[in-house]
Amino acid sequence: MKIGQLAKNVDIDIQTLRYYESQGLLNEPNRLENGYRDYPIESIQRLQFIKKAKLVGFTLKEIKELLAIQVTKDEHTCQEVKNFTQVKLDEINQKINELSEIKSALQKIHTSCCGGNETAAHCSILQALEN
Amino acid sequence: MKIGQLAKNVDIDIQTLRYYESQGLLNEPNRLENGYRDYPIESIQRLQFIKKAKLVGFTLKEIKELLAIQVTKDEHTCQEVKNFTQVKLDEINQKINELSEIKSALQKIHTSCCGGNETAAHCSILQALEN
DNA sequence: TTTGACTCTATAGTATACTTTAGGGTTTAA
DNA sequence: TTAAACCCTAAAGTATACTATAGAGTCAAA
Repeated sequence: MKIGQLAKNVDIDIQTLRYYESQGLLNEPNRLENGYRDYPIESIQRLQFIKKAKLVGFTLKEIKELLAIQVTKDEHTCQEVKNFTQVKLDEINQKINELSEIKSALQKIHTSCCGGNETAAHCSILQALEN
Repeated sequence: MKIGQLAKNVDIDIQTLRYYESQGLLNEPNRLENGYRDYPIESIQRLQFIKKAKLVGFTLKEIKELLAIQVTKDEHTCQEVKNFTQVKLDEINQKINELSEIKSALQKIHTSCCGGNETAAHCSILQALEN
């Protein structure tokens, strides 16, 4: 798959794909005879993961680490991987908790603060977070 | 409360606090006679919210919008607030879904891939996301 | 065969969110 | 009273993550 096709598939700019390659998030793909990049189909899944991880606040560096998780005899032991995934799981649980708090505050505003037609009550997210 | 004390309380750099003020995330506080900033206690809550929202991938601009939610006769109608909170709720639900996916992939790696002592199975996050 | 759409590299520019520096005044404890 | 610790503004610098530009080659259809 050429770069323009991949870009369309995952809705990411062509330059951004080349940038991700330069940053090591995307393996260097094979090249066609003319020098054009030729991506395997798996690139789509990889980029969709990158998009998801970015959305929830992971940096490219962190995403690179997540993508690098592997248990191989030579590179990473099970214990190393277990330690790393535990740290990341803790981070993710924290993120989910923060999101849940913000969510319930927004929900409170959405349902109760704007109950009537003419409610002029001040209703801020900080107030909604209280109690 | 002076800026240094506030900075310690919320574990945010002094310069960052002044930067947030310049960006409109923090109201300009009263000044002491000597010109020093004098923050009300509520600033702590506000900054803790900013930290949480940042952690889960909201930009400062978005956080500013969340903090600006208010139902007042003159500025925002209930309908406007309802529309805005709905959009943000959708975004947050999406973020929670993405996080849940990443979480279960990590959990799968954490529990099953590293089951034995000598498992040399390749176990990547992308593989864990499949099926 | 030429023109429009595609690709390439290399490099410069931009937006966001800080972070540091420069140069100064203020407070407080020894 | 002086030195460390604090505060001020203004402006420059940095890291991250793109985004655009320049200048070139490739390909497919009219």
